[in-house]
Amino acid sequence: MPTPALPAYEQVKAYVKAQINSGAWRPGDAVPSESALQEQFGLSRMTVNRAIKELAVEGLVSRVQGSGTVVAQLHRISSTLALRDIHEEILERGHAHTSQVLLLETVRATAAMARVFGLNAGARLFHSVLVHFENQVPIQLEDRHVNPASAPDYLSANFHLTTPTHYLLTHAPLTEASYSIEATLPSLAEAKSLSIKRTDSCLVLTRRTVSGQHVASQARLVYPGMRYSLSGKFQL
Amino acid sequence: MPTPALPAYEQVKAYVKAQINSGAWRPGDAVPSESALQEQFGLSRMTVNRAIKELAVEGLVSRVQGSGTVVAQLHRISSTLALRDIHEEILERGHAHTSQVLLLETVRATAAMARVFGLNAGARLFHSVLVHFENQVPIQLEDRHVNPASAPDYLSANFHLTTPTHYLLTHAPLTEASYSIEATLPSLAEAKSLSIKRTDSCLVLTRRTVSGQHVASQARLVYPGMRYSLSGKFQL
DNA sequence: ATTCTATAGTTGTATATACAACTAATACAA
DNA sequence: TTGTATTAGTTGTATATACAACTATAGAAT
Repeated sequence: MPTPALPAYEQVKAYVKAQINSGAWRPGDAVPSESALQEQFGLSRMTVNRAIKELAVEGLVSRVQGSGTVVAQLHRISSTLALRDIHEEILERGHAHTSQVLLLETVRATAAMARVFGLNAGARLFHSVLVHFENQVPIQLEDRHVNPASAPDYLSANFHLTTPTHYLLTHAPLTEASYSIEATLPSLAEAKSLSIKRTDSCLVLTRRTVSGQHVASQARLVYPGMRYSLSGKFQL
Repeated sequence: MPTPALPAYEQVKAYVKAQINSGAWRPGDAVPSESALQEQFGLSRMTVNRAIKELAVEGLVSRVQGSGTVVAQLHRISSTLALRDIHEEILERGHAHTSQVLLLETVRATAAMARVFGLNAGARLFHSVLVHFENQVPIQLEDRHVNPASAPDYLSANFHLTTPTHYLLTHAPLTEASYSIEATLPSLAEAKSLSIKRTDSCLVLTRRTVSGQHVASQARLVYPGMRYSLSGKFQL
């Protein structure tokens, strides 16, 4: 059985992609108008519109109402970087995930931490520190502060059965998240928990999540550099 | 003048987002069918379809033909990480960009490098090493190998006027790119070029680009950890 | 020269309709 | 109990049409 024919709008997308891909249409060049493509392919305008609109969403072309469509400047290639629950990520690799709770406590916010959460210095915060293992090898240190307003029962969660990430996602609906990635050497305690040397570089991913009006949580995730890498892909 | 009314499809999107945002609809819950929303809002099905389809593209809901639409599991939220030309990135921060060419030569591919490019060991490759400065501070070491088949005139480019990234984007239309990010300590030569200590961790971004059938280029981009971080944001 | 105005061309939104493709449940038959 | 059609309900694709919103240009008026 042959491959079923592509939907018409996919054929239009493929055509435009091929032109860009081959270099025939260069960044900045005009893409034929919807009515031109409509004639060329013998389709309705709505179908052509769908095709080009999707290409615009994908970032391959850029459109201006009233003016037209041009091939996008591709020098700001963006790729999606998935930030996932460590538990699922490890399971998907077919490995075993376990974790160890090092700390689970209530603390008073430092001035810096209070600023992050939009609270007063000295406000109560929950604090947890866990180490996550992939096949018995420590792969992530998770140092997290949680806003009690967003997850009042955080301290009584059973982190042998669930991860803090998962607990928060199910108990505090997510509205916004931001992260930054940098490279540093671990602190003495971090190196010890991850069973690495203090001179082994680590990827540090700092993630902040917002739920409703509150900053719900800030996590500092430390990965041993030699055991972990983030990767992604962009495809035209 | 009041804010102009949102398009109808945006109102539907906002409604669904609000339900998810407030926690009223939890991950896995069913989203009303298109015909139900059509009645509820008094719109045509195509308009409702557009709204929900866009939410699916954004990853907030997931749809199965014949079955229905459910609120997506949000623990695999992915954020876009933009990998941009260092030149533009620095200019956008309002700073001055300069660069220094350390090497620009033809080399014979090692076995590992040949595998990357899908060539035979010993094949000719172009090799360039540059240091990029932001306001006279070294911020990126760029060690790049280029496939002569994709950019035969690479060696005669003037990298005082353009960056290798920009040169390749304009001379070898891009079809695919992949990258990985890790943390390591710099080599002696890298530390020297970046004016950092060998014990200062670095973010290493390895990026490979494909143009047409060929692997066009592989770049190893080394950033001093204390001077650079990648960041991104996700918003519901 | 400058400014205004009309216009053709483009993309954006919305509707009504139709059929295709798929899923899950139901009813029925073996 | 098991397997097989049928069917209602859902999303996917495609069309024809209409008007709104916006842009750039050409021409007219000043």
